[in-house]
Amino acid sequence: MELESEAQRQLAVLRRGAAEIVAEEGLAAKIRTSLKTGKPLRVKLGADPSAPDLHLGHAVVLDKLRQFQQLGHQVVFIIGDYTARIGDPSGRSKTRPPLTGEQIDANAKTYFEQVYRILDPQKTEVRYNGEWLSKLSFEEIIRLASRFTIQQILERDDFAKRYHGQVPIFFHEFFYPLMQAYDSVAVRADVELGGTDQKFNFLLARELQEQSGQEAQVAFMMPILPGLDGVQKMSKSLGNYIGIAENPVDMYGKCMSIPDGLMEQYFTLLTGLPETDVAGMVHGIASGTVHPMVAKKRLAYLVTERFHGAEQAVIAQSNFEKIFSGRASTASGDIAYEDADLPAAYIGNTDVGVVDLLFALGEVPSKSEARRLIQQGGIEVNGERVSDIGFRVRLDHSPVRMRVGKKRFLAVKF
RNA sequence: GGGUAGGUGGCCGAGCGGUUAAUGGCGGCAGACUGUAAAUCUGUUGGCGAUGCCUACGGGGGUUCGAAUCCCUCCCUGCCCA
Repeated sequence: MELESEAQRQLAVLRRGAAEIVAEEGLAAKIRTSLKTGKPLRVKLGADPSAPDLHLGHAVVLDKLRQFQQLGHQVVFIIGDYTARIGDPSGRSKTRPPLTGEQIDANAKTYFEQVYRILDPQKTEVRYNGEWLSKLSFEEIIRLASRFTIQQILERDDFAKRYHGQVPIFFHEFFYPLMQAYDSVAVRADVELGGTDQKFNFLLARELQEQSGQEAQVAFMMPILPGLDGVQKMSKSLGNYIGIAENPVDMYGKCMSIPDGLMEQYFTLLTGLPETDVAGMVHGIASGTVHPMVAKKRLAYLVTERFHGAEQAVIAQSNFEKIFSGRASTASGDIAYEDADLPAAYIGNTDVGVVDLLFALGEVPSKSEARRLIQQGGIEVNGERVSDIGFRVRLDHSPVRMRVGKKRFLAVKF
């Protein structure tokens, strides 16, 4: 019947790229019910409001949410203002001070500016989990905790590792999964979406929901996108990320710097390229008929195009080619520079020390770092490599073009 | 409550009274090579008004010409016992 074929269609769309779905049968059943009743599924995503910069790792999950929306379902976006006080256990375990209302609002604003580049605001319900978590009494919290055993909680990979590695696990960390599970109950989630690292939390929510008389949510896990280093997951704190709000030139460049081994994953998770094409490309690289760089350029182009449009992507690509394939230096004016203003303190001077300038521009964290960079040949001014830490940049012609390290190009204007 | 082992730079981990801003590894950064990949090699990796000065080895105090290293005290963690 046609309801069944629609259900199968939805499942097929959703399965693409997914790492694991628990339980897939449950998802199928929920979709059928939804189709029958006309009630959209409630698809939950939890977000930490303390780090408002979204990157491609987030995009992987958001894309999947977007697909749910396109299939007519409802996204429930939870801002973890309350859980943020604990922080998802990751070994570092300090309770964080609660964010103020203004901080949360400010973060949420920048957050959603980015989220809505991917999600449809019309089909997104936004909730703060402080709404219900802050109202729980001590007694209710104890009841909640009494539903699970320490052994169950210790099953969580991260806890198990730390326990056996004799690394401290603080008691309050146990509450994080509990709180997250409670969120699912509070919003009556049908599906919860996230990375595979969320599996434990998702499964706990399933139990709690059933104990609370609800149908268990489907735990929908997407693969964790590795960062630029190719080893650790993409994250802001590790500095190995590509921000979705990043400018096209950097976005393109960063894509070019990923290890070759990551290309397949990036293609499947970040571009809409059909899986057969991706497979063909991988095969081509392995057999030597496709140069990895060519494939990577295509990846960089597609990612950049997706967030900035074709025009910008073309510019970013040709800029890249000029700089790196064409070995451009700061002598040339037709490549993309990042605009910077001459720091006010030097306006009107005839010259300024490179070290001071680099520091004042915020390009280096300290002047010592600037000196090191110069001594190692990492600084170029107007096409000339600077070798003397006492070098003075003449301010006779705006802009002064500088290269800091291999990748940063600046046009300092005055 | 008792016993015991610990807390060192982004991480791991040496040092256990004096060239120790602190061996080494990882990570980071820069250069060479190159495809802004990988591998490899080299250099570098607290700060500053810089042949010197300041800050640093959980916090505070003390001994000493001199302490990360000794003493006191406080805080924190692992493990064993209760």
